[in-house]
This record gives sequence, structure tokens and C-alpha cells, in this order.
Amino acid sequence: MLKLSRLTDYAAVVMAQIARYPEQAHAATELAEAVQLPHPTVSKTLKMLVRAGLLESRRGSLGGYRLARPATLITASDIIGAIEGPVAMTECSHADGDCDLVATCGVADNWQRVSLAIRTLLDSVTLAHLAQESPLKLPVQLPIQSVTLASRAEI
Amino acid sequence: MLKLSRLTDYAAVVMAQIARYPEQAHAATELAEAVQLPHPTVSKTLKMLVRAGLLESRRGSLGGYRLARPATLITASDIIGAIEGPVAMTECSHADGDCDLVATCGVADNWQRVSLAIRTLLDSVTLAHLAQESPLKLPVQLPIQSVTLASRAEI
DNA sequence: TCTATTGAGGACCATTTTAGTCCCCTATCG
DNA sequence: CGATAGGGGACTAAAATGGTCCTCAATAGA
Ligand code: SF4
Ligand code: SF4
Repeated sequence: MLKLSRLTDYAAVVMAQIARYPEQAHAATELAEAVQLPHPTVSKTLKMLVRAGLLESRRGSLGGYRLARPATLITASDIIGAIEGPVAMTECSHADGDCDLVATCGVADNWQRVSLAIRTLLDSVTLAHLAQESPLKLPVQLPIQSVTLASRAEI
Repeated sequence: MLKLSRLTDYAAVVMAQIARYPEQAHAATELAEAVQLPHPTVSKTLKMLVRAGLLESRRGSLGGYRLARPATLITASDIIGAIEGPVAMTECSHADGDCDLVATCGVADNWQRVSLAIRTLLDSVTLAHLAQESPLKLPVQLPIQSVTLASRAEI
């Protein structure tokens, strides 16, 4: 399905929630309630987001979480990367990807391009976009510039 | 990581292999050898691809697999869909998606759009593209048309 | 200073998904 | 007929995922 993990989804939801009131600090408990998710789980994702540098935290009373930078500078890639690691469709399309087949499978190169395209797409979607309530605005619109295949006939 | 399952990757590799010699039938054993993967595994993915209507099979001696339609008409989405089900980033972005949070999480709508964008992107990549040996051709190029945010300042 | 609050870190377990194997049946060709 | 393919599906092992919990550290304010 090429699906986000559930935690990643939670992360996005929580980030969006914070993004809607960027000024104030949000306690984990408060967020968990707002989003209707169990507190420990929310807490876990928050910690991950902090470690990835997307959130800043403050302990103690009056503490909580807030965005590390403006919502317009946080991308979907960032959020996904924070939870599941850098976006990459295949083993071979990220840094320490080591697939035995690189030599024989003729598709590595092209998958990497597709992967890159998706990454770019996700880079262009910011938290501000995601958090936006107003639904009907077609945030991301293709067309993707189509490909010119040299020898389509031959294949 | 937003990664393809390994089987999906295999499927792509195998499909590409077939696509390079579309005329002849390919036995599972032959393919397994060409791709350097265990036979049972390859066989499994082949069966899935048949069930999804991307390959046609013929039993008996001289049997084997061949493409059900030209490589230019088989998309990456098709292949992914055949193995892991339809492309959808979040629970809510495919048909029988039932997520309890739809009401409270303010991001469902926007994720669905992103999901759609990716699906469209993958629809535009054909097996012919993937199978192509020649590497350096930037098969898919963004730009994606960027978004106009109504009230960026306010967020 | 003391205490209540709130996050950090990490161990831990249950469940699900994924990957891979195997066996037995059916179709086709010669 | 018999040799060569694929079809279906059960089954297992291993890994990823989701979720919980407990203890420690920082901060604010009485
Ligand atoms: S594309 Fe080829 S090399 Fe890259 S991961 Fe898949 S099989 Fe390995
Ligand atoms: S986006 Fe909102 S509704 Fe869609 S799956 Fe994630 S949480 Fe559920």
C-alpha cells in the first residue's frame, strides 16, 4: 500500500494540532486529549519529533512542546523522516542501502529516480499546508512533467 | 521510510526482466535464475502478478509467463497494487479506510491529496520506463505545481 | 528549599506483517 | 502416458509495529 506507519500519521496529526496555536506550549496530556489518542503513544511520538529537531520541549510546570521552526519550514518529509527514517522506496535508494541485486536487477536506477520524485513532492508539502483546515484547495496539483522515452517502440 | 515491501521490489525486477523479451514465455525457474532470487519466492510473486492481471501464464512444457499487455501500459501503481494493494498513504485515503480520528484530526483531507498526488506520479511511470537499461535520463521530473496558501501568515 | 508538574529515556511485551518454504493438484505438450 | 510447467494455499520463522510502563531529570512557583 505504500502506507505511512500509524505512528507517522499520529505525528502529523499532533504536529498539525500544535501548528494551529504555535505561540503556546502544549503538554503531552493536552495534545493526547485533543487528538483522542492514548497519552503514552502521543508522548512517544512527541519525543521522536523532538529528537528529530522538529519540536522543542520544555520541562516542568508550564512546560510542553512547541514548534522548533515555523510551520512553513517543516515539511512532510521531515515528519515522515522523524518517525520512520528518510523517505526511500527501495533498499538501494538511500545512503547505506545495500542490496545484493544491484548488479543484476536492471531497475535500481529508475526506482531511485521515482523515489527522488516522491521525496521532492513530500518536500514541497509543509506542515502549514497539512494543518490548514479549509479542505477544498487542492494543495498539491500535478501534472508531473511527463517523460520522453527515447526508444519506446523498441521496448 | 515509506518503503516498498521487498516482494514488491522483486515483482518490479521480474516484470522488468520479462518486459525486456516480451515475445517469449518465461518460466519461473528461468526468471529466478536471471534475477538471482530463490525460485519459490519468485514463483509466489509471479502468481500474484497473474492474479492482478498483469501477467498471463501458460502451463505445461513450453509454458511460462508473459505480459498481459504492453509494457507501456503497465504502471508502477499496477505493480505495487498487485502486491501490496492500492497505493494509499493513510488509512483514510483508500476506499474502506475507517479511521476513528477522521473527525478530530484536521489533516485527513490534505493527506488524501498528497496520497493522490503520489498515486498519480506512480501512474505516470510505466514498466517500460523501469525496464529501460539506459540510466541517466531523469524519468520523472518535477516541478509540482506549488500551492497557494491563502493565509500563510495567520498560521 | 520543597513539591507539583512535565518531559526524557529506555525497557518491555503483544500483535501483526512480511518473507520464505513446501506440498499437492492441474494443465499442456509431445 | 510422462515430463514439464503453473495454481492454490497452508505453514513457519523472523522482523517490524504499536503500545505500555517505569524511573530519572528539569523547571516553576509556593
Ligand atoms: S531496485 Fe534493484 S537494487 Fe534497488 S533494491 Fe530493488 S532490487 Fe535491490
Ligand atoms: S489522516 Fe486523520 S483520518 Fe486519515 S488516517 Fe490519519 S488520522 Fe485517520
